[in-house]
Amino acid sequence: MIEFKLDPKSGVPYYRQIIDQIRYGIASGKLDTGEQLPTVRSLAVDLKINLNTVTKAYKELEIQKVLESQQGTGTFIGSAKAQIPEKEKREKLRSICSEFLGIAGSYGFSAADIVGELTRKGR
Amino acid sequence: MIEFKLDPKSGVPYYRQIIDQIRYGIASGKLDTGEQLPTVRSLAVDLKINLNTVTKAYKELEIQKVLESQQGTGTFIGSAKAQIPEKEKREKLRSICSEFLGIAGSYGFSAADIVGELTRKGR
DNA sequence: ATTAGTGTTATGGTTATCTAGTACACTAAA
DNA sequence: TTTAGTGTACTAGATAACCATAACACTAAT
Repeated sequence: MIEFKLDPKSGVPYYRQIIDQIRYGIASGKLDTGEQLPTVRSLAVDLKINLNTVTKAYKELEIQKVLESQQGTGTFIGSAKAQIPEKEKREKLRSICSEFLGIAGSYGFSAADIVGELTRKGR
Repeated sequence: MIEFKLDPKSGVPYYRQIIDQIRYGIASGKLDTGEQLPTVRSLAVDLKINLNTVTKAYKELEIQKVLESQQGTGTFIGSAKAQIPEKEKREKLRSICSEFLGIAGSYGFSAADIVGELTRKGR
């Protein structure tokens, strides 16, 4: 089961973050065709956001054939494999890193500090 | 001189993207203390956005002592660096790295991906 | 048939973002 | 002094995002 995380400080709308994470989850193999997603209600409670926000995310992905919703049953990963272009992935990574480095920088940390901390964890 | 780029599809507010890029520029050493930034008007024209949006970004950074604005002259990189006790700093670094890894991970990015991006030269 | 759990739809309201437009205040150079 | 260029301040409006709340429609198990 995929684990969702929202970052309220990022400026990215919640429904967009949910969409992103599902798409990336499929692309990275963490989510597989036919797998059931959390129900709109449970995810809303989990993330402490409104039901409509989750619904909006799911609905948009259903329009894009990424998800398949069955009223009364649940929402599932569709058969259309979401292929995220390498370019888009790199932009996303860059955007996330840019935001992160900005935050870290405001605390006086350099890129080297962060790399040091991250590689320490990798050991 | 720093080169700004806005991504309208990212969902991140323009003023936030500008803030991020300035912070990023400082943290990565691309921007140095005392350096003049583009004028609010020229940057607005450059990025094809409204004057107020640029102003909002600059103003917020000025409040945080990252920038210094002089009416009639221009806006410059400030000298103030965040002063935080060493112990608190280390804990902070660990905590923000951990939080960031979680978010990046939910997008399918690994610590190695991030390190790769952060250690990239140029750009 | 009933019930619990699911997705769907709708109304109304608040806040944030961005825009357009206008005007004012200050600085440096001609 | 005048002018061009700078930051600053304000009003007003459009749109998007989010929330609270409520209701409706369908499915599967009992």
